[in-house]
Amino acid sequence: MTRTTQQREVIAMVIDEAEGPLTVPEILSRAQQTLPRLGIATVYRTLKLLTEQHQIQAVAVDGESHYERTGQGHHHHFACGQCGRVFTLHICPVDLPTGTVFAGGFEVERHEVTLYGTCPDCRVQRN
Amino acid sequence: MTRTTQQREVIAMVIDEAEGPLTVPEILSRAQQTLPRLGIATVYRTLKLLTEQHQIQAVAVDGESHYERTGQGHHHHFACGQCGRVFTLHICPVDLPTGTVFAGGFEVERHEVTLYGTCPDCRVQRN
DNA sequence: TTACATGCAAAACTTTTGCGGCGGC
DNA sequence: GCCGCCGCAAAAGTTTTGCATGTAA
Repeated sequence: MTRTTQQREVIAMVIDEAEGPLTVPEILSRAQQTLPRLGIATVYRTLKLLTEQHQIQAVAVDGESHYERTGQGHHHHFACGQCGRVFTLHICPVDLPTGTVFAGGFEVERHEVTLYGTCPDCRVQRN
Repeated sequence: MTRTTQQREVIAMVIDEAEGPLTVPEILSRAQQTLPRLGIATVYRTLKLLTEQHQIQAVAVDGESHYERTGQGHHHHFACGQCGRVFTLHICPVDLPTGTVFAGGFEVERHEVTLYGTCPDCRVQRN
């Protein structure tokens, strides 16, 4: 059976408390602030486990996998070109119910929208 | 100066003739049907060159980089969950002009939409 | 106490770089 | 003929796996 360990609790907490989906290096360094000896292999193993349990899911932003917790409802992402951070946005600019069939016979199950631009923090600094 | 070589012509042609953006292994194997001794290092070097020249661009689908030619106008992508292929769709379900500012101060420069579902070929086979 | 999980290190895989030789111009 | 480009192989970077030890239950 799977056990509750400090490492798994800390990694899950880091993802839970993030402002958006995190990359593997981000998860590692944030978790190491609590558990300095945490190894990257444990991070990969835990991400795989949590993904299989549907506690988290991977999303691709700018070609890199980021991890976020599931059950946040329908949402999308905003990637800041200045600081590189990715934020979760609870808005949806698309109206595409599951089952929509496009011209040519493409049947849509789900959609992902990623917005690219400048985040509030970086906009302030620019002015 | 940069030269016109068989390798570069074949790689550019493969990307040009594709039904959608291709991964590195896809580009390599399609190009090798014309140039069997083509090496993967040449593919990476050519992709980098063509990207710098803005002849092609990278897009992330399902966490992997795919390459497509530029100048196709505003478009999005459809990834088939059955066969794994990615198609280019010349439709846009989003209305987000550059400069739109979202609640919280997120300033949008561009957006990417990826639809996931079943492509026409795979739908036919399912029935 | 007994497995499962961890940390470390090695392996597997992906992408980049160095180098001698080929080929576009 | 010159010099940029190629293929190959080695290096660098990323993700996975093996193994001895630690630790949750």
